[in-house]
Amino acid sequence: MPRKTNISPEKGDARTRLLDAARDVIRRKGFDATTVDDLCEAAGVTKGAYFHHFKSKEALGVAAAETWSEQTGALFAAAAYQKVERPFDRLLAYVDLRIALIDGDLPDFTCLVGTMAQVVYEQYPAIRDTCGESIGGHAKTLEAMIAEAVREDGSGENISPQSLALHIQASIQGAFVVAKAMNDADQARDSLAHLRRYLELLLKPTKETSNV
Amino acid sequence: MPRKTNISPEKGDARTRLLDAARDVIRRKGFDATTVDDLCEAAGVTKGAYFHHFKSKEALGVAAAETWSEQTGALFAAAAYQKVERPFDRLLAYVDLRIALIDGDLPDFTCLVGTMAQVVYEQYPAIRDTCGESIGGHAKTLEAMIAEAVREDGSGENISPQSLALHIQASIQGAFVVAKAMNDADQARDSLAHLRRYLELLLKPTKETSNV
DNA sequence: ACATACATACCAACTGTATGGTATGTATTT
DNA sequence: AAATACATACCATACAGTTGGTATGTATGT
Repeated sequence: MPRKTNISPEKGDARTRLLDAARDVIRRKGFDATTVDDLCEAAGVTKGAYFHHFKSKEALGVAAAETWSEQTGALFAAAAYQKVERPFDRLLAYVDLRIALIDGDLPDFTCLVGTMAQVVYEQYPAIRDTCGESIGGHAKTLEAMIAEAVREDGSGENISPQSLALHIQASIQGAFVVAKAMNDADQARDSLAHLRRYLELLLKPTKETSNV
Repeated sequence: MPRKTNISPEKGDARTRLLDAARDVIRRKGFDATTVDDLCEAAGVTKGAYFHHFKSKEALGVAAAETWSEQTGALFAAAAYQKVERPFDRLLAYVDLRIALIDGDLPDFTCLVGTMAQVVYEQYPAIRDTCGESIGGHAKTLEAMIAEAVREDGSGENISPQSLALHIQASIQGAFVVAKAMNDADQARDSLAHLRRYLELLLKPTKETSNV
């Protein structure tokens, strides 16, 4: 059925279900091993519905990465760490959230766009770029917080907030890769604990109160 | 072994050439998107030769990961950083080597087993395990060095050498993922600079001379 | 010394199936 | 009427793997 009170750009039901299926199946099998039929079956729709909503497999990959950005973006925007007042503590709370999110089956908490980025790199530049924007965009939400934490910090180290934000993302992605290779989620938690310590060592305010 | 009198150059070892091709092509396209025909073409052999040496595509994946371990193992075993006497400096020299190895085209310096681990996780457990052993085995070569560096360090922090060694590997893998997503090798170098700083902050010896 | 037997390394052509994608239809909403 | 949202049936191709072969080397018995 077409949209009832359709004002929003949100299309019908099949599209959403296909994107949900894409998020889940691609994280398990990877983009290349995930077939259109896999997605249709997981979403409970026919191929006709699939190609009505996505003109190709690549288009679905792009849409899945975009949806991932929106969903994770909403999750982090609404998360409790955002309300921690001190920037340094807020940053640590962010890492703590990332650690807490490591729960359950590996493919259920790993990053869709990180998983895709590796293999679409040369084959599907459009998907790769969307993955890059997803990671880069998320990193950007940390930059202001990092900049404040750097300013608050006693040491005069000149740390690039952008660089550190991306390093945090890289550490998280790497933790997922190693966890998958070792088939052990604890490995990811362990690795992020090191990331947390790095931030502490790097940015822990020397003076207790340091408001400019 | 027949084929002693090699008329055409490079002929005579289809297996080696297929494994070389696997290393190169899989890093570009990923394991799933790499077809047996791709490998045969890249190696300049026929499918008959392929299936003479590898009973399946999965078997080649395992062999490729094993060969990767051997080749990279030899590279690091022979590298100059091994001769740096002080453990802490040796560890930093290792990271510097990893940074120096980031050169040229992205798929040419990224890690075969890291790339494969993501997608073979559920589909080809044999390949995944070999990838895990490759990363774990390489990490293990750092453990003694880290343990010494920790002992040499002034602070009494109880750092697990195994945990730190794996975090180093995770950071490197993550740097590759983000570099691929952003299509920018500098991103990887930048991220490893943070890893280097973490090791400095964590392990820099407080006393100048500390030979037990 | 040489024939028989077998093993290795490779090749060209083929097969059944899975794949991404298309063509065409119908019901529902606007 | 026109657009949307699906569904059914189908297609050309690409895929991993198979078949059956050749050429060459080696081990052994006589």
